[in-house]
Amino acid sequence: MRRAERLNDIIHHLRRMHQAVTADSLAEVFEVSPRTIYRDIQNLIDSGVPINGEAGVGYVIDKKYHLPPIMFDADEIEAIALGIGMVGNWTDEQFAAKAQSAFKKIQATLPAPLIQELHQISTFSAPSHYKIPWEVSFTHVRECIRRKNKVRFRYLDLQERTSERTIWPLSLISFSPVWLLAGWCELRQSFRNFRLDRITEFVQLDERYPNEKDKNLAAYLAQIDHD
Amino acid sequence: MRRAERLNDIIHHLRRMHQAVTADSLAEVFEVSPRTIYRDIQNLIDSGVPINGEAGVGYVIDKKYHLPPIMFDADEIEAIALGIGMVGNWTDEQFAAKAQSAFKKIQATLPAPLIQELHQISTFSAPSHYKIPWEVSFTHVRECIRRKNKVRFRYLDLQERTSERTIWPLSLISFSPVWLLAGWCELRQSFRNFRLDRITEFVQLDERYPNEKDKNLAAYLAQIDHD
DNA sequence: AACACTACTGACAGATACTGTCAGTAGTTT
DNA sequence: AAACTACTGACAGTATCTGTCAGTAGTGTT
Repeated sequence: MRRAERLNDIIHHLRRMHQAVTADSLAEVFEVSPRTIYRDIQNLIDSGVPINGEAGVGYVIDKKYHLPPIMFDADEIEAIALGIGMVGNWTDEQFAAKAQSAFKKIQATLPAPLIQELHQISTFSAPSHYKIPWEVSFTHVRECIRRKNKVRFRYLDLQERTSERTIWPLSLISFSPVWLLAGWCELRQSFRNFRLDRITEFVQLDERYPNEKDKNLAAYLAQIDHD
Repeated sequence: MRRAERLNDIIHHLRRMHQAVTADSLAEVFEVSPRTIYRDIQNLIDSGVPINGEAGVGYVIDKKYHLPPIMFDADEIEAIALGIGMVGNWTDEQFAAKAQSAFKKIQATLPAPLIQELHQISTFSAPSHYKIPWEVSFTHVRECIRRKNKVRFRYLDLQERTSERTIWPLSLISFSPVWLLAGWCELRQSFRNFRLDRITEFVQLDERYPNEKDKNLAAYLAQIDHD
């Protein structure tokens, strides 16, 4: 029991403090070695606790990072649950897990009277037979977008011609039953969409792409809006 | 880390169940032996969590007890947003509005840095051309389910034969690109699914249907699970 | 620029907390 | 009365936790 309790107490301890707290002082308080504190902090961070460590200073926890109870009505809960279910059925395992953990947090914030609404839910999403499987890792593509890495892949277009593309990946768009990867195409010098299920040999390049005003996500979305 | 997480999860698990939960079922969920569950529960009680165990029944937690979960991370927000978008594209205007208002409530709880992340979101749902339009009011059907009103409608089956059905509506299931209305069919005396886009002359009857153990949503879901 | 302080990591070995199994008691529901 | 279920104790194996040590790197102070 020592461990589990200590992790909790560390959070509370940090929250009480207004100034940074060093690992050494935590070690003294909890009567363990600093090494153990470092491990504890790492574990807390891994499970999402917003603790910030700075060498020469100590640890600070961000106090706004707790979800307050949220009042939803029955329909809103149902809408969220349905959305989570759809994400689960239409993305990959890792993203589905993220959706699930988000939903768990929402459930945990529900005030007591709303909990029973969870059992009244009658709108679901089923895995569809029409879902077209893809080969690329959905999560990997998302990471490239987030990190602004250029990517290269082989693409089989609707005329069954293959080509090699280097893209600045901007967005993933669910266009049921397929996913589109939208990006700036270096070859064509314009925005292009690629069906995820027609992409092979996807490679993340080391090079990052710059944020150019007419080649970023905002510009892409503006163009779609225009059409 | 397994322990600390499990203790937390047990609390959440108990909280979202309205009936008592046995140690054996918890053991199955968390993939540990019942003995471990007994120890876990004891520890939780020792640290002040209001869990009540009754022999022959199981565990119940006081729903008023709740520990605030930590804030969403960027991926979780993205997953929720995507889900909300999908609901918007695949249901009707009124339900889409509910999804939006739910999302607004969530947004209102986000601290500043996470609101930044909202603008970084790169995963979207677009309205699909493959969506098959239906004639019935999605929201109306949901209301009938919620209120347990029997409903009557004309159905055009896949062999293009029409029939008049009286149904105890139980659930709406997104089976992209169509929606299925699942219910207990009085005519066939069994569960049946009906494609929303093949239903016409939908009428809500005044009569409510009773909650019979082998004809309710739980029974229907159990049957699906079984197949 | 040097120094003190601090976060952070890896390796390793010893300690200990956790876990499953088994056997048994007692309370609750059907 | 039978079937469940909570709960406890003992024990042995093991997974996890912990401290020590040695080292790197970032931050603030002098």
